[in-house]
Amino acid sequence: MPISNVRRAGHPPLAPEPCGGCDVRHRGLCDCFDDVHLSLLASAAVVKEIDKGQVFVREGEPADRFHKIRHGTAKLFKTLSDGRQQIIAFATEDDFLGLAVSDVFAFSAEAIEPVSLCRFSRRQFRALAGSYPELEHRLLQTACSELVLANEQMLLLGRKTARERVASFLLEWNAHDKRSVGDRHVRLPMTRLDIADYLGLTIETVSRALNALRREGRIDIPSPSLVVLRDRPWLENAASGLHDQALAF
Amino acid sequence: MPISNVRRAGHPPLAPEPCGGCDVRHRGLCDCFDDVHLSLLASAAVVKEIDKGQVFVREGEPADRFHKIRHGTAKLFKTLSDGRQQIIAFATEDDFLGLAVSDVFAFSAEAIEPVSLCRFSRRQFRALAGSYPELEHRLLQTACSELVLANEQMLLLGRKTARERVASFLLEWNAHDKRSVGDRHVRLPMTRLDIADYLGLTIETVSRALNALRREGRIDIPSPSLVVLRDRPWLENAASGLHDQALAF
DNA sequence: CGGCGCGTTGAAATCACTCAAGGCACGTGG
DNA sequence: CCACGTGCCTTGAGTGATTTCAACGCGCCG
Repeated sequence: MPISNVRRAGHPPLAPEPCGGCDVRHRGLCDCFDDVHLSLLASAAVVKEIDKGQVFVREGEPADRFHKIRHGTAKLFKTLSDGRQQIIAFATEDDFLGLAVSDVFAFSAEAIEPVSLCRFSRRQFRALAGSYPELEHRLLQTACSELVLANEQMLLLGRKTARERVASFLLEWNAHDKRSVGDRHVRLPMTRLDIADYLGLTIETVSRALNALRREGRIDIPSPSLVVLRDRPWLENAASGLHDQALAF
Repeated sequence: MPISNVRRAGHPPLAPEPCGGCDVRHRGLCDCFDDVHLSLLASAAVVKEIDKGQVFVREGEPADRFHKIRHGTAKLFKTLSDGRQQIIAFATEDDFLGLAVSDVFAFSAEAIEPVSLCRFSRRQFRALAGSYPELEHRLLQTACSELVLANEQMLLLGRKTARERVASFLLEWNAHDKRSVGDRHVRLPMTRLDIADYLGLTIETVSRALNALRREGRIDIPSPSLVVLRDRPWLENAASGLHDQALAF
């Protein structure tokens, strides 16, 4: 029986495990804390439920807090003054937000499906980091993998064709999304517009590329929000630019 | 009189200051070490002189070392199998290389002008980090600012026009290059092809955009490798997408 | 002097974009 | 139950920003 049920059943221990009811207590960044240190953080942490469409971080705002996503999916994005939007990343279960931060947030964040997240005070987080080196070590690891992903995305945005971008996206999201890892299904909780804003394309181009891949038998699209990878090796080649791109839509 | 001169004059102290002859001993990441800790690193550090055009880091190679640039400029890039290239960043004086690393390098690095750099063993670096938390703190700060820059570059690559990209590049490089900060000059040690590979454009488009800005009086180009910012406010607006982009080349 | 690397410029081609229309699923209200 | 509106996706046709292809200029160097 999960701890959360124990607590909800009305038997709060005298010294409850901090975050005891949290499904992701031992996943992502939180796993690096022992109970004693986590309780220091937990006292300043708040669980928030974010509705779909709600913006919970705004680019340029003072960065006084960090977030860890418990459930759901959010998009992190930057905008130009005329409304052009670039999605930096999709954040999902277990992901930690708040590294691309100086004094202000470098991006905005919006829930694209209902999100449950844990909000930490940045001040207390920093204080804890001072006395608990393992935390900074984990943060550094996290930042480095984000950097590797960002570099890969720069290659995509600067040099790949529309079809290559879409193939790359399907594979990347399949590997990243906790609910589809290891299987041929790709859940797409984001709209075509979100995908376009992530890949530096337009909505029409994304749609055309997806349906071209479908017509060629590389993927199935049982519903707009679900893609099945039928020919992963081919897609992997396409994503790295190996295929003849002369095929028309 | 700088310490380096003292040592070169033939008076080595019995316990020499580690890295005593290094111009950038107190700049960038190295500044966070005291002499005692630095000497631990210095014993494993090697100064290397890299010729222009030489590739000193290869994407996919085991990442067993870090580098700090003492002088000169390098490009960090990724390539697709057919030769398409995306430059991730230009690294210059004081910059630290090696964060976008898991077990292997995420990018290649090539000197675009002669580079003098300091190479550390990654193993010893990690060991030192364990006993010296300040180091990881600084690394984390560095990684976070790289992440902010990477996000800005994704916006550029995904959503800006050619002219906006070139204006952004001139301002960014002017702010980054140690030899031109605070004045209107922008040294361009990289070729037009390098600029194109950084901005996700072709060499011709970069050339056309630069000369269009020149004809409109926003910049001067006294030589291909030197640009003077004549109208910085206008360029800043252009870089953030505020101007009418309908002007033809 | 001739070759080479690099940058510039012109003309034509193209990939992705824009504009426009239509389909489908879903929810709401008559 | 059906009509209708709305949001999202798809598809077609035409446009356009950037690329491609090609030529030329210039400085450098053997």
